[in-house]
Amino acid sequence: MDAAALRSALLAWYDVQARTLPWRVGPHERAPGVKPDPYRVWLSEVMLQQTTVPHAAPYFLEFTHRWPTVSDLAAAPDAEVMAAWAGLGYYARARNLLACARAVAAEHGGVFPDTEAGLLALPGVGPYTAAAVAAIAFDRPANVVDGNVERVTARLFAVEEPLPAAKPQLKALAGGLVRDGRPGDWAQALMDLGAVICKPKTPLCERCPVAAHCAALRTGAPEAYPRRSAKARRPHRYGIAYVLTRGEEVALVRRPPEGLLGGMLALPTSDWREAPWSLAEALAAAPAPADWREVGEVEHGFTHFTLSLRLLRAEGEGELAFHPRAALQGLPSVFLKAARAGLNGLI
DNA sequence: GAATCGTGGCT
DNA sequence: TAGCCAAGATT
Repeated sequence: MDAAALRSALLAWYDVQARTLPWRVGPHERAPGVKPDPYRVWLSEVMLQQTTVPHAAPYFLEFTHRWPTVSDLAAAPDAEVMAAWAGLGYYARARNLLACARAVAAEHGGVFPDTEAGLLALPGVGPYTAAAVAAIAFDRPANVVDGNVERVTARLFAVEEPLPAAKPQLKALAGGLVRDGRPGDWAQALMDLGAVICKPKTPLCERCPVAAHCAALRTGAPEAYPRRSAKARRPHRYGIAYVLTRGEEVALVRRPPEGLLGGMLALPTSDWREAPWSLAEALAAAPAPADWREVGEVEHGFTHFTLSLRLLRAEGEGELAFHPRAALQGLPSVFLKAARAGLNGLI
């Protein structure tokens, strides 16, 4: 492995092919020494955890418009931030985002730590995000390893060990390519390469700037890397969601602060269990006595199970908090989907 | 190490 | 259609 030639080829490609993204310094402002705002780097990295660029981008624009600095975000009410995050998923990120912003504001004078170790101590900032912010915002030669870097590295070195067991080996191999020069560009070049060229299913090796250095390409089946262990099948669960309206308003509940969809505004629901619910059971579990009618069902896939949610609707009162329909925009997608279906009276 | 934790686009 | 997958962190 000629690390110097590989680095030179990839950085040259990045200089020309870098994607223009909302959290990056614009192409006309790019120059040695010009670094992006750490707040924007951190915010983008948290939003991008397990999330695609097209999905995260509009949220980034909305957040930076509403809360231009980390201190602005730290001062925002929980409910506003959680509602603004709705639809982005992995809601622990939003809770940790606020905790982190408040820690930076209260304990660091509104200034992000400029070392990997300092960043790693913040809520919601793990090994990847600490390394990414240190490299991109603070020019630290950190080893930034995400799913892209794992895939690119597994292919460059034709690593036979399957994921996730291969993670330490891949991280060590990736670390062997990090240098003091242009650490932020290096990290982003690897990730851009993974996203645009070295794609999971169909790598575009004929357009790859480092094909000459790729051991997986020489095997004839680069798409077979990284190897992966077989995954467990997702179980199915069943639940009831209750759409209780009072005129133009809808009853909503705040979910407990931990666990699935924690801290988010939601429709009242039954438990989600492995056996389907009978109508009698569904009525017995209702959050308020009312003339409940079954009006539909929605399917929703979570990371580790799929959910069938039967929809019961009624008009009436109850010891519940009623919200205008506009508040539905602040619900997680599963409940927005269920509420729309229930209110439209599908079936 | 293994589980938990969302969503939407792609194949 | 039904998985597969994405700039992971936390417990």
